[in-house]
Amino acid sequence: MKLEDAAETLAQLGNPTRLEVVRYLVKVGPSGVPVGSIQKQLKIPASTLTHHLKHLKGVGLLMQKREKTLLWCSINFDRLHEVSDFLLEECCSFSLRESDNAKTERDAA
Amino acid sequence: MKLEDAAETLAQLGNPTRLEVVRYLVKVGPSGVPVGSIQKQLKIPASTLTHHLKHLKGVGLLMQKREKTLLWCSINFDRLHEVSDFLLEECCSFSLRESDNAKTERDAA
DNA sequence: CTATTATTTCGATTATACTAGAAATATCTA
DNA sequence: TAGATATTTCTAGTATAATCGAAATAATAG
Repeated sequence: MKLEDAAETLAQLGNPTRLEVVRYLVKVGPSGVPVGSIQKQLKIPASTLTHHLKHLKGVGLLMQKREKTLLWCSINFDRLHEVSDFLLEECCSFSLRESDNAKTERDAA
Repeated sequence: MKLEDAAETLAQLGNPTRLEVVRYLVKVGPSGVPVGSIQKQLKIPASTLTHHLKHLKGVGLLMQKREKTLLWCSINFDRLHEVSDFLLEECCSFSLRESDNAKTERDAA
């Protein structure tokens, strides 16, 4: 994952309203929920919600499919993993080996 | 970790310049580097860098300690884990079963 | 004290994001 | 066609963030 993409994705996750939506979608699971359910459940005005869903979709965190009048939304777990992996990319090796020990004798390329 | 805090932290990580700094600090490891080294290495104007470091410190991602004229910066790995954990909080159980994504992730041993 | 290096504050510019009501559109049912 | 429900577009007010040069401060060495 490129740094620019990771930053953009993290930025989208960095809005409280959107993060709440993401958390809800994660909780709901792969089957997803219609837009209106999110709206009622989290009490977000419809136009505001649409706005945020567009953002989430834009960075690939949200998947949508129409079924009659309902637009079903579900989280893209792969994408979520990608971004969290980016954060931990090289840090685990450090945090797992007791920190504060002198040097950086390692370079990952 | 509270949602509000997670969102704020993610928002700070969501800026390309700051994410670059974070990635650099992760690479450098627990011993850290002085502000000036980050500045030269990543070619970020001093005042811009100070601005961003303040943000990172504000959400607890950055630790600093003075030593003579140098201000050493290091990443707070725990904090980084917290936020990535927040993202994956409940999603792993889903992504590992029902959805057709998700390869089994490797473990850092 | 003076010079040197390191970092921060100030100030100004510029750009972008959040929010949500009202109106419009879309999709179905009877 | 009319009527109900679902979602989006339009619009606009408000707020916050990114950037960086120049000047200011801090810490030290000579």
